[in-house]
Amino acid sequence: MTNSDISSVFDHVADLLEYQGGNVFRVRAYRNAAHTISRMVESLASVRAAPDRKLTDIDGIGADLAGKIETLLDTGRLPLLDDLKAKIPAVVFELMRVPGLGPKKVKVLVDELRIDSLDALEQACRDGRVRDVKRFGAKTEAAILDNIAFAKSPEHDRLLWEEADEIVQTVLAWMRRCAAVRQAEGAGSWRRGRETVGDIDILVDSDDAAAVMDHLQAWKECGDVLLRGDTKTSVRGPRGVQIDLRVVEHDSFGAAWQYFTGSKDHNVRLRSRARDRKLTINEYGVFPLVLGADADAKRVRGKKSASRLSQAAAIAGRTEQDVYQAVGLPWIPPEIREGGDEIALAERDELPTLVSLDDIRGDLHMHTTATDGEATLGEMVRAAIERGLAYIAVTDHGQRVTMAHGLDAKRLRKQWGEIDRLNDSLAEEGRPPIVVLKGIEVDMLEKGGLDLPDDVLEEADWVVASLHYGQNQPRDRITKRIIEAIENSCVSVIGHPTGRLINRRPAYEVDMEAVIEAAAKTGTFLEINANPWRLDLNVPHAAAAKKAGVKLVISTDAHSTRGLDVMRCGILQARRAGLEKEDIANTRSLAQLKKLLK
DNA sequence: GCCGTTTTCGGCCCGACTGTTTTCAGTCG
Repeated sequence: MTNSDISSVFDHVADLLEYQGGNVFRVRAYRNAAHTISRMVESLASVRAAPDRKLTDIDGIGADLAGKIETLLDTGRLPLLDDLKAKIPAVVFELMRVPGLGPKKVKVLVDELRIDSLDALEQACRDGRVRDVKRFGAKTEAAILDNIAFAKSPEHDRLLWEEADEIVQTVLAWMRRCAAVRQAEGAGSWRRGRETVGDIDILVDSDDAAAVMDHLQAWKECGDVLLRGDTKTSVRGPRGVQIDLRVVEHDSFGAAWQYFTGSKDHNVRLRSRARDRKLTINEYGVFPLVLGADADAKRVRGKKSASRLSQAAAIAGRTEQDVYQAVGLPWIPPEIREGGDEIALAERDELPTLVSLDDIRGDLHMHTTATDGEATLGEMVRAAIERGLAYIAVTDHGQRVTMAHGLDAKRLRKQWGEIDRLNDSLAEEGRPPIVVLKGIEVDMLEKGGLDLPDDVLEEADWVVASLHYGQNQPRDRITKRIIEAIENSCVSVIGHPTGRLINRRPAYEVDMEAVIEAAAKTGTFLEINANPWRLDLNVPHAAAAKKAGVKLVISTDAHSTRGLDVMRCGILQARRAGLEKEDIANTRSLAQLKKLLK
């Protein structure tokens, strides 16, 4: 079993225990373990096999869970999960995906109304049977009906980061036009640069929350108001996305931004650390933990006085830096606030200096009208110069990609002739603004080998090898095709190494550990394809590649001049993987890049 | 179920909002 198999077993157990109403901390232990395992670079099997290490060395894995991991590795099954599954109907997971329905409410619906499908729930709502269940009512029934309809609509996929970014920028610009707004910032998974964004979180600094919330509702793109309280409101925005707006006062802005950015796991760990230091963190600030304060807080829960009372004694809150500093840490970049090892790294002052867009000097994967690009060679070069790049590689498709009118040797050499002339003319007046590399994106063929012969590829400055066909082949075949390309001395980099398309197509079956090992051994680069649909390598793979000493390249795979702008998406992906400038080959000057080539 | 420069037992992050309640449970992030 792989780490991700074991992680999903633990997640599943957590779901089932939660449904049963089991100990919440036991549920959390399973969830923590699942989360930790899913982020691990090393396989659990190899940790177990290593003579000097134990499974219990892993944070959040104790004797019990270590035993369960061993059972899973040995047998592929977990008796606990089998038992739970036998007791709990499968429909509960479908029902729990309806917003507003958690384990407790689903349990009541299943037990009292014998609901056995989403359709049955919908019918029960229409029949007015749900409102008669204890602690349900007409409003809850109507909300369930609305949410079922919403969940069924095809548009309800999480947005790609880039799509979310467009909405975030628009809504921030609108909110900043409000006179009552001192500051407005985006938070949540958008700020953490996640591949996809579920809903959009906006934080505002203001003394007049009502005016700020009114302003959001006056936005022309604002749809239904889902909820509205004194300081918080949720509305539907463009494309049906939920926008959560939270308003706080000036002195709490940093604490609220930290809290609202998450992730949940990061915040749990940070707040746990605060407790160890006799402090407590909430979205209003950092406060001394007073004996008996918990009981007091519970008594006044739901009343606004709770936050006001504690606010008087805040020792931090205005900026995020203050909040982290109050618990003895440097500021942690949002992209790595995922509840992994970032707090431990921060404590040891070993946080990576994450790569940034300004570090990028070249773009090594793009297409032109010679194959399936929208812009000509000249237009792409001009666009690259405008973006301040020092070099690019033009990498149109090889001949196997017939759909894109892929290049055979003759047409490729013709393009390279154009590139030579272009470079010459750019060099005529002293220092050229950009150098254009003669490249190609060759295909790794179904039967093995590449779609252009080595004697042609040897003339190229830069060769991207990608796999577009035969994606359904078994794992060992695909792995072999890729490793064969890696071992070819002409191949510079493997393009979009796993082939996944977010929300559309899973990765093909490939042994990435073997691919990374081969890349490390031969000095072949691996690509982080910055296309927002791809972001391939993913974060765990990119982190594993770094750990193995593989150099990575962030490339746009642009098919138009505008396509060059997705570099920032690739940067976010690299940052989330903890990558630094030195890990990325195209942060080098061209001369240094050439030295790195095998 | 995990964990320990106060602890091997007794804690475990924290608060807003809603709906259905006469005081709070459930859900969400």
